[in-house]
Amino acid sequence: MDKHKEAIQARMQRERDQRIQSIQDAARSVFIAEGYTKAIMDKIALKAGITKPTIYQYFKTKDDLFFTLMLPVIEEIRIQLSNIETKLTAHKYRTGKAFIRDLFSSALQSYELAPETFLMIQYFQETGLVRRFNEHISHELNERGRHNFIMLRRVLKIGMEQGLVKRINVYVLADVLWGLFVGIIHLEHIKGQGKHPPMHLNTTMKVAEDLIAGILIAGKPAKKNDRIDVAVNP
Amino acid sequence: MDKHKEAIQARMQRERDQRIQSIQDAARSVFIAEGYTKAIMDKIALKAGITKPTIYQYFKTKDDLFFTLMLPVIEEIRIQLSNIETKLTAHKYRTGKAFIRDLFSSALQSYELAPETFLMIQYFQETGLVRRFNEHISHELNERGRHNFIMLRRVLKIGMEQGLVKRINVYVLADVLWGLFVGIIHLEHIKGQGKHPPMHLNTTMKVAEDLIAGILIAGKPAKKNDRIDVAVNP
DNA sequence: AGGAAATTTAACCGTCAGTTAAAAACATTA
DNA sequence: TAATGTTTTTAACTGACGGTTAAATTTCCT
Repeated sequence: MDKHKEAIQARMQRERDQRIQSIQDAARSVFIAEGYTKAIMDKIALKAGITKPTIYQYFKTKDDLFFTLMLPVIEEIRIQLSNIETKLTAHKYRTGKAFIRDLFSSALQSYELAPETFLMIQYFQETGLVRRFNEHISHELNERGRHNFIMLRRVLKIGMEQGLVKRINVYVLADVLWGLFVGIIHLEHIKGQGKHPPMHLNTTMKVAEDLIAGILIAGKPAKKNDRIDVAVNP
Repeated sequence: MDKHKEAIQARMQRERDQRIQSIQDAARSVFIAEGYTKAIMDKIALKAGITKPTIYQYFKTKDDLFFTLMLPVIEEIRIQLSNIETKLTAHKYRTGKAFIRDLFSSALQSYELAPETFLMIQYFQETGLVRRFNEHISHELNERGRHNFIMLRRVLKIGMEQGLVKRINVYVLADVLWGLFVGIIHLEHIKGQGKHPPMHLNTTMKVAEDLIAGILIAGKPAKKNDRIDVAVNP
């Protein structure tokens, strides 16, 4: 009669997952509506149709609950980059333009998976000007962020080796690209006053993409920064 | 005997200003050291050598105190842009490169005036994911931010009209430039783990500057985005 | 029906922003 | 120097909120 027990266990697990899911859904909507500090745990519980102590049965702290909302976004970035890397190693890109377009569109896709959460990650990765997460959570965040960064650099390096884009110091280029991308998203988000999607995000991002493409593809003579594999950034 | 009274009034005003200054100094250091939420008003008071109620005699709320720390930074940005505009109208720029270099260096200077505060502004201008300021404060922030943006666009437009840089939609270009700048600063700040200045900020920013210069100056044929005066962004 | 698990209820603790009222310190004027 | 007015301190309080606890209640399984 193991079958029976297993079935019950499975159902219980399903229910637990559902509850976690409903708490996260409620939390996300309250965080977005109220901001982190004004997102009151009792309100999240109310919205999830349960009581506060129940939340604390599934999540250790408010920070912890918040953290679980950020993970899927970081994971999405990883997946998107991984897809590009796969295409690269299969020599699917015939032009640098296509390569760069994929970089930008994959970044946009990560953002669109959960726009507000995407933005939150940027804040909360910061040195702690706003809040300090507990050690474990900020470590986890940093690790995953670092991992994605390494991946982006690897992808850029392969693109260079395949002659898709010009050879530039990958460490710096990765920073510039990511900075440009996140910076524009933030800006359009502010100016869009919370509307989704921000009105001019795509237009602006397209221009940025063209700029980067223009620089990375046009055959301007190599300059002093056009080195690769120089360990400048950590 | 008005003189006497006036002198006394002046001294009292000086003392009041000094006290405000010392509160702000204490607040800044505690905000930077602890983060906004963990910056406790009693601690700020202690550091300023006074007691909490005294702070509340000079500042209405914690938000208000924080807000006064951001103002000088926003003002610095305005001044820097205003300087560039002056140089432009006096036809002091002979090359686009010099113009762009000034844009970047003035932005960097605004950052360096008070790095942490500069970063805070970006967070707190956001839609309120982290905190919601009261109506008055967020309105004030938005107004001043908008004003600086208009100024940046005007500066860019003049630069285009003088043939220093290529003609591109100024609304979009301003977004890209500012996004790029702030994005890189944030990124290097995160990676620099709070060290000042962030190790690679200047290197990365120099590359960004070269990228932008390359695109805005090199004589690539005009493309569909190369319009000016098209009211795309607010 | 009996029993184990999770949930609710309802209260509580600690911390912190912000307030209050009275005492103390200080400066001003006469 | 005494009286007066202003500012600061003291010390306690309020109210909101994160987080906890323990007992009562529900739910679901056997």
